[in-house]
Amino acid sequence: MDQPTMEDVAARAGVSRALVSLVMRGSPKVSEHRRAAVLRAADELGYSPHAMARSLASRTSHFLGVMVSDLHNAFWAEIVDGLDACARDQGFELVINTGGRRAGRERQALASLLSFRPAGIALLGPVVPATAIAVAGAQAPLVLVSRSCRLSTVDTVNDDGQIGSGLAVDHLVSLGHTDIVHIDGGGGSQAAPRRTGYLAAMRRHGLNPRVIRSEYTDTAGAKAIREILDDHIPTAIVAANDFNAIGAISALEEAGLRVPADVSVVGYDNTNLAALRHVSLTTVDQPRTEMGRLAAEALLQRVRGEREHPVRHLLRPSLIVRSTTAPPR
Amino acid sequence: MDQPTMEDVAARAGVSRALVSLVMRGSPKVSEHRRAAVLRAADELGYSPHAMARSLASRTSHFLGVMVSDLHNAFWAEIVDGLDACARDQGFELVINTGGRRAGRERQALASLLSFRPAGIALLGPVVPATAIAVAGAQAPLVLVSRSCRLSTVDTVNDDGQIGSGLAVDHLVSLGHTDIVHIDGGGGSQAAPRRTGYLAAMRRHGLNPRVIRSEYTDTAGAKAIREILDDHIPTAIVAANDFNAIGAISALEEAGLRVPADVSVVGYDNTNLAALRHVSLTTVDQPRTEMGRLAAEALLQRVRGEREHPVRHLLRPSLIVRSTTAPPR
DNA sequence: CTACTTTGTTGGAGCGCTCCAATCCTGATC
DNA sequence: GATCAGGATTGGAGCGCTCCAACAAAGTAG
Repeated sequence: MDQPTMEDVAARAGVSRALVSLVMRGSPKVSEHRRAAVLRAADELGYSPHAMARSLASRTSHFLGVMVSDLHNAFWAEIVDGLDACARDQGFELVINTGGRRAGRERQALASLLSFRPAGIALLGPVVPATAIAVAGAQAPLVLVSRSCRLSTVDTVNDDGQIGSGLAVDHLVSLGHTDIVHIDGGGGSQAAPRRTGYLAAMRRHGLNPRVIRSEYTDTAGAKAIREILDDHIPTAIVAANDFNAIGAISALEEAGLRVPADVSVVGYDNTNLAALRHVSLTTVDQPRTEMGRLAAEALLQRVRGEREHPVRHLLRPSLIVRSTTAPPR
Repeated sequence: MDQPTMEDVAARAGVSRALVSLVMRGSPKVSEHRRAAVLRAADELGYSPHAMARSLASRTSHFLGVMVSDLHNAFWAEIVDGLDACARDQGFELVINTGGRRAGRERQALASLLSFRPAGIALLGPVVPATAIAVAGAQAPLVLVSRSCRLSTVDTVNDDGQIGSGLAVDHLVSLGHTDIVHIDGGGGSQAAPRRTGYLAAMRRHGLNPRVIRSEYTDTAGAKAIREILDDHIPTAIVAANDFNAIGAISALEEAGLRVPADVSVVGYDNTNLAALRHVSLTTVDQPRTEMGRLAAEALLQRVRGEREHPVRHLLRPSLIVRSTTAPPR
């Protein structure tokens, strides 16, 4: 299992170790003749460069650390796609980690990521306290996705949840709805702006808002519906996210109500779930790939020393109309 | 951004660099007095050990490389959970990577993982050719999850797809079904054993098998149903996986058929999708966490040099009965 | 023919750590 | 008071690489 080193390649190619290093880094100042010899020797030996030794010696690394709060939620996968595309374009790799949405574990994951001395770090929807973020931000360029933060060393990328909820309400109003309830995400990340966006839009339209406290899960969505069922049934619902919306839909159907004939439902996030034909949920889409790309770009700008001041991206979400919304009866 | 090193900690604590190293590695032969001094100094400086330098010097690493074929599929998340739990128990971290289900990218991802010289490598549902696996397997202990391979240097962890499909058929037969069709996963990984399992079970029950060629997506599932719709409608369907099953269900409903009243449907994989109350799909569950755990264990056994011969885990899946199966009319 | 570039190549120092052999204590024993 | 054992501590070498100053070789110009 012992891998060949540069020394081995150099010996085989009959050159110095330094020359092999130049070839491996694609330096232009190596004669074609030698380059070919080195490459051949490397190939014959099955040599692959030792990333650790390289970054130790160069005191730089060519990878970005990414902590994904929850691997179970495919929402992050597209953010990672964007990060990956942008990083790859600029010669960087991604090293991923997960914290399982628990502060303690996230702390460890973050420390572990830092111990590799990545060029930069992206935290996707972290739940660790701000102090931990500040500490990490002092060690490497750091970008936060789906979480805000006012530290001057930290960049952020978020969608504008206020606008998103506003789009949902506007859509429902334009269909003729006036009795629109919001099932919210409680203390979940980004739940607050989505709630304020709903409230603002309702006010703007001169309508009476009503918020049901809930969570980002399908069971919570179902529970919220069951709570209001024997009270008063609205004609439309703006859910906290897609999971919540699906839970709400099934509770409505169990109560004998049809979606969208009796009640319209709008989700949030446009997860792959929402796109399933069986679900076909009208929902608010965040430009996730773009968000990932911007996050990587922010990191790399700092890595290159091009920017000192923090950047705060607030992206405009869009509404994806599918089959769970219709005019009220 | 320049991090303090062991030298800095040593200077501050008034000891040698070697002693700091001992403390950091938790050596028992350090006096309590010095240990406390070192720890305090490290804390005051915000010192965190440099994983790269450590593994370069020790010629060992304390992390496992994991390549996830597809981050969009939450199926892998639970495998990662199992890997993580087992690795963590034994003092190892996980470093994750993704290949986006494309052979070329997976190759790069694999090379990148190897360049970090992890203690071992786990490939989750890889699509790279066997030769690439063989090459990687020569460089580090390697385990394959959801993919078989007969290389003697490589361990594998799979669920027994034959048994899984058998469970699905048995369940349907016990409900009274005799007209059971299999929509298969085409060339997808593990599609073959699921198909043979279906065929064997049908034969065992003296029933006429019928297989519709399809894929692991919901659109493919819907398409498969539309193909057989104007021909002959079975009373039950064993789908290739959950996505396929959901596509099938929506196509059936669009055609005015009710699930499970008119047609029963069984999925495969028990993804979080299947558990959604709105879907509530009867499906075959793979013990994913356990699979991840076994994969990590296999790797660590090789790391510790406890085993030379390959191990082939074939786990027994189980049936999760939900609301998409019922007796035929 | 010498001086000066330019291009290609090399040895050596050093990145932050581990590991080993050597050294230094301290206290117990004779 | 000298000897010794044992644990605690240390300097140095070295992991595989990069980077730099130095150098050799081959032009180019004066």
